[in-house]
Amino acid sequence: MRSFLAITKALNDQTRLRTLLALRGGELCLCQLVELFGLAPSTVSKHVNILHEAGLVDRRKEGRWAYFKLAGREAPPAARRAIRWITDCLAGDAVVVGDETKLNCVMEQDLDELCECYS
Amino acid sequence: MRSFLAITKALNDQTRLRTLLALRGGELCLCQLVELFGLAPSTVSKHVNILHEAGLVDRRKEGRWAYFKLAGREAPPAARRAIRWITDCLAGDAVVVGDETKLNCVMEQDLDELCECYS
DNA sequence: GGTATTCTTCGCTACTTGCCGAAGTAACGG
DNA sequence: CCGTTACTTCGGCAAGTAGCGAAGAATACC
Repeated sequence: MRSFLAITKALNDQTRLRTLLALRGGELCLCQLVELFGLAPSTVSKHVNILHEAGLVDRRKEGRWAYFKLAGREAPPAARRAIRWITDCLAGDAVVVGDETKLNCVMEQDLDELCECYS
Repeated sequence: MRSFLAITKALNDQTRLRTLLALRGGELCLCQLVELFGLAPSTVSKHVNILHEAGLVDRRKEGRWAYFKLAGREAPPAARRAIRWITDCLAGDAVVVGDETKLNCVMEQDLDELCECYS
């Protein structure tokens, strides 16, 4: 019950739902999510940490960068079903579609340039 | 997105999850849920109202009693999938199994006797 | 009508959460 | 080393939420 509540808690926030949808296309680094959402890095870091604790997102460190992606096969079934549920239900949502568009622009930028902007 | 967030918000509480699981067996009246959870009637009423607003639970008034049950076929697909997801994942949970046991005792009692206890 | 009963709504309190900026880590580059 | 960069953690503030009891609304029973 506790681990399941961690999942529902993680899903109970628009930014975290948008994060999961944004990660459909593959892994992203924190600064890309910061750019996408226009939030403070500390805020986004907290959000992805909650998603990670719930088992919905895997994290990977490479040098200074932290990459996040949707949980893979080894994730608990409840988490994987949650991911399928929300990606199916929100696939055509206006906010999500807007994020896709903006994410395409963000992905075109070099990581170094991107990160210099917000500090 | 807003209606979907109403669902995830509704799921983000242990009592509401337990309510949904308890309603698997059919509709229940508020005083039965009050007895099951040991919470104040006002608190339980608020919880089922949140579930109802999210489209997860249908309500029915009959005389002085209010009956609640899981949303039926006319419910939005996102809600129905949510119900399937949580009932599948929590079916064997310790808290849920305990609720089942207690609910069996509660169901044996007459509604009139039950309600007199808490007022 | 008048009373009792069931549920809902309304204040209220205590706790949680999202947000930010500041400070702290860890890693690359000179 | 030492500064810069990318991220995380901490402290604080505003907003939201679960809990209760009291009051209100609606229905049944005398």
